[in-house]
Amino acid sequence: MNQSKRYLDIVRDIRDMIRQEKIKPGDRIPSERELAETMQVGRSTLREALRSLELLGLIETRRGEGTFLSDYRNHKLVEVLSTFVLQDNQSHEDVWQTRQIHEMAAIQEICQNEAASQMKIWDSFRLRLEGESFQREDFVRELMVLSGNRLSLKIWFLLKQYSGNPYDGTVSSEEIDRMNDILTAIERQDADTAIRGFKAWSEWLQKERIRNGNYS
Amino acid sequence: MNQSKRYLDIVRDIRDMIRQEKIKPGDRIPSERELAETMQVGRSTLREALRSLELLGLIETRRGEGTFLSDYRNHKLVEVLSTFVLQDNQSHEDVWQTRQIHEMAAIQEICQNEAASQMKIWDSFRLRLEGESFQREDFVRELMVLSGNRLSLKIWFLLKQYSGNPYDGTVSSEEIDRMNDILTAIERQDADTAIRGFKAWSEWLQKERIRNGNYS
DNA sequence: AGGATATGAGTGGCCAGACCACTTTCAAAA
DNA sequence: TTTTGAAAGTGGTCTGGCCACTCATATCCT
Repeated sequence: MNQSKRYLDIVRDIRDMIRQEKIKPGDRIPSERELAETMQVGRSTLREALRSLELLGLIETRRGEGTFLSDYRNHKLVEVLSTFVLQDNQSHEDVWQTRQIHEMAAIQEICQNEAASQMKIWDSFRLRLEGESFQREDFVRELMVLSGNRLSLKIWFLLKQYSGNPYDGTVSSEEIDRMNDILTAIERQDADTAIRGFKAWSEWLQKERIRNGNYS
Repeated sequence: MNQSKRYLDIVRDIRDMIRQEKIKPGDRIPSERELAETMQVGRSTLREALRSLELLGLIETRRGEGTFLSDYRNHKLVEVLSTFVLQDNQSHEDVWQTRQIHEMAAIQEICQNEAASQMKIWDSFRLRLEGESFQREDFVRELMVLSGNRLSLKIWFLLKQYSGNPYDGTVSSEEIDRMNDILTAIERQDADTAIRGFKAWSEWLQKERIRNGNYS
């Protein structure tokens, strides 16, 4: 039954302990030496379990202080994904396309969300849009955030970097018009128009980058 | 300067080594003692790195044999992260939603692809569908593959496990009808209908799972 | 008395060496 | 030729130690 992989049992034990002792994110968990003794296991074995959990972002260790439970929401799923999903020669096209998938899904989600249309964020959004040196990336990131899907946001952020930061730079006056149209459509919860407008802007931007020689 | 944890450097070094030495999944990597010596670190430290990689499913260790580059299956990542993280409803919802985003994007992509509608795959697809013990997962995976986006496919595969393998089990006759409708719509390149049908099936499936007590 | 300083306990980071359990290999024995 | 078994190699684990760092406390000096 329990053949090999002691450290996996420890991972489970630690999880159970966290549940039972009601340890919350930010709280300190017992020291390595203490845990090793209560779990009847060598310190090195225990450390293997702890380091694994640390790599996943589930715990945080500070030398001289101790080990702390980190916020679950900061788990490294996406980062881990990137290390071995994006590791091999991934076609640029796939990365680009996947990023767009998340962007359009975000717009779709915002439009379907009743609450979003009621919010007063859109006016302030437009104000910042008109302001000095508004970054292209801010526009898209804002949409991703508003979709409310944090996982999608994280994936998007990584893909954005992998596809050569396609939104570098500030918006031109022409783009402001495009963005305004997109925002208007979103306000009306007209997802189709909004997505169509977004896609058009995205393609326009891509051509612009190529013309300026900004290959990724 | 380099006060970053040693074991993290090792994780990176091993990853680089795998790339440079062109080690493929299934291949054996040097023994722990050997690696420890070439990297000038203690064996226990090296093991911390290896166990972390193992928990992620990147490598696989067999006692008495050695350590092997994994073929990406059976990551404990899913198991560990889900038990730790998914106590949070929002995270759970995000995973579920993000997976659906990729699924629907795949359908959309297939419909927009001219070549796909010309292919003769649909007939054979239907044949297998009618066959004995057709797995739900096969249906969705096939769609993901046909979309041609390998990155999206990989992400989907992980998210699927992460959301409790929602497509476990074989299809019922009712589901076959639903799937046929979806395929027909795709053949006609009618993305809206196909996606609507897919979403309906997905929701039906979810209710079915809850009724049977198959919580993830 | 009050602020700076030294000290010591506690912690994680790391290492060396030692067994054990297991799989493979290959030569010796049947 | 087949079987057996010993040796080498590997991962799994434990022990004990030392280092670097943090923090609270006690101590010292002004």
